[in-house]
Amino acid sequence: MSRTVILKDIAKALNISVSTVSRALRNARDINPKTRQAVLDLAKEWNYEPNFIAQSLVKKHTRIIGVVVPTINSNYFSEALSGMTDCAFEQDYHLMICQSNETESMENRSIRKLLSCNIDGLLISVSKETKNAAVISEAYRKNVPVVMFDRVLPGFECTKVIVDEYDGAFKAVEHLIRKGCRRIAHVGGPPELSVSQNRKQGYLDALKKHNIPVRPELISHSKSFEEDALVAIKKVMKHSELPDGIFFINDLSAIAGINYIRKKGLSIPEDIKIVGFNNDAASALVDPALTTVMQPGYEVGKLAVGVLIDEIQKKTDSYKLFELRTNLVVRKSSK
Amino acid sequence: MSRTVILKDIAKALNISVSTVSRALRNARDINPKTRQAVLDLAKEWNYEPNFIAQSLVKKHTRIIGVVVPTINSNYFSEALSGMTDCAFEQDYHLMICQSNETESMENRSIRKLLSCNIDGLLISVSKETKNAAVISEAYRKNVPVVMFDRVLPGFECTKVIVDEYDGAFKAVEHLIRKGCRRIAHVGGPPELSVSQNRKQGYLDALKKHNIPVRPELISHSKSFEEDALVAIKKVMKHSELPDGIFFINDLSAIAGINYIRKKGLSIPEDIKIVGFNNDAASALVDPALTTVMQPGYEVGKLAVGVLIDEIQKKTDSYKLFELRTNLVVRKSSK
DNA sequence: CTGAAAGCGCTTACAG
DNA sequence: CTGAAAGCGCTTACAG
Repeated sequence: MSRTVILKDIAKALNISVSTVSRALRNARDINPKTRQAVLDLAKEWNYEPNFIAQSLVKKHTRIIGVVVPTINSNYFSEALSGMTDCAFEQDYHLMICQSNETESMENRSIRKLLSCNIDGLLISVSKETKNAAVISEAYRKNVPVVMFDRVLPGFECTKVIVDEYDGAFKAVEHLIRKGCRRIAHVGGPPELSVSQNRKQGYLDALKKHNIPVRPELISHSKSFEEDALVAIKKVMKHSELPDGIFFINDLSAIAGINYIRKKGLSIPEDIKIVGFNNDAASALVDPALTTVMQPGYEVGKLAVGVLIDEIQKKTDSYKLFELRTNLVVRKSSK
Repeated sequence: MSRTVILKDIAKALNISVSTVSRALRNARDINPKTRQAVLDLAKEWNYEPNFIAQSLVKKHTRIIGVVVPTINSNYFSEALSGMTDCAFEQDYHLMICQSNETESMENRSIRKLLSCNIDGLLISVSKETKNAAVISEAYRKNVPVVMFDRVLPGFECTKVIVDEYDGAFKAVEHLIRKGCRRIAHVGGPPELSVSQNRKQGYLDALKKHNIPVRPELISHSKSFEEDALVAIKKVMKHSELPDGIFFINDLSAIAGINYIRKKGLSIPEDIKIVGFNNDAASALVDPALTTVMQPGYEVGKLAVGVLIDEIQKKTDSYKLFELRTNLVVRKSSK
């Protein structure tokens, strides 16, 4: 067979009806075992694959999950996407991925386009701009379940999958305290992002728990992560009494920090201990290797797809909040 | 109308036939302007959206492009995917993305699954294991155009979009030569990959052009990139006469190399100059900042989708080879 | 300019 | 256990 094999081809070859072939392919009972075997054999030999479009039309679902992320090309999101892809594949679902490039208008256009493709469910991590869920609710009106992950909208009622970054930051700072640090600085991210807020709060609460006073001069924020990380680093390093530990918003900033600190003639971890966040590939390779908080991006993606599929298949009806734990990866920079 | 509106609803309401409604919605001529207007008005009022699945079944195309990459979660591929997504979105196509996780069997399963979704075209970057294109050819047999990008199969005839890595490597090594290096080592990747071969050839030819003898003891290959990069690095560093420059297969290996070299008490770039490949985010942040070859991943993705769509729409019939240029980013590690 | 009919490839009651 | 028939929502020759 050079042309795509269809049910009719198998039926004709075996001299039976299309309905019987269809049943043989998926229905164990109500079919003569011999007929069934013959169909299965030929289907295999001819590499038969059911036409998914035709099936979708009849069954009124597509097994397609729409995904909207702020950006594909980031360590975290590409990891989450990777988990989603693997999980969807296993369960015979397909992903249609769009990126909002951090704008609300692209996000909305993406959702609408996905909806017109008859997706069975929507997975979304909102853009920096997104304040309300007007367009997202269109999904609900069409009976398409929605699951939010990572960047969620507090006001919107749906199942959410997030990482407990607060706890990750808390553990990171507590680790520095256990290592003897008492003047711990924090180089944060853009203050308006919930990511930055959560991690900073973890930092603050860890200090509090151990009765270490918060020193505002040891806290600084970068305006857009890496790009101006160095400015933020210098700010916490300019005081006569230097910090003995620094908790960074992410690994890339921490790596920039390591270099700056060494250039000043200080050594890590002896003079200053460092912890980052993300567990980027580079963190294990820099010198000294960077202690960091590992976010389970892959698991977030996997779980998000999993719970979405449950909702699609109506295995669950109430909205839930899933909060995944981070893992502290201790390396030389804090030993 | 609370239920999804279909053609029949509009036809019934207007007391005309479904065929007429269908024509009115998309065919300007061959239809009474008044009828047309009435249909358009009601369609708008009722928020009619054509059922994409039904359309696909009839028209025998889906506007879906299948993509198979070795892995989503890599700097290069996620960048390419990002370019693909943006380009597809603009042209009203959708992407279905699968990852082979570097195994041929997953790659094949992915292709088959994608094919059974009636994709209009296939975009693929093959896994490390893939030696022949048996399953990929199934796409051709189903009249689904195939475009390969980045990791291509030399024997398979189709349009290919690649980065001129040979040239990138050549420029990188020539840069080292211009900086005065004469004993230039190469730490390569898995030797069976075309990526590794191309970059190595660029290295060899640059030496040749400048009449520098090739020293086999200065060339080593890692079996799987980062994981055993250190082994490969040690191999070229174990000779009494050390190299004065090293060209690495990628940035992560180069960063590992930098650390190893410094630990041995040598300084970069004074004793040994280093060049990597990829322009990963970390390359600008390590110390010394890493000279590296920037690959236009985003452009590769964009172009690949663009030429695939051209083939789908039969705007082109012959197979072409697109080769994008790299850019050498000179930083401190080679100054 | 319009409608009846056939068909895209599949599934699923319904008879037999 | 099997087949004929209807139908999913749409498009497109074909008549008229």
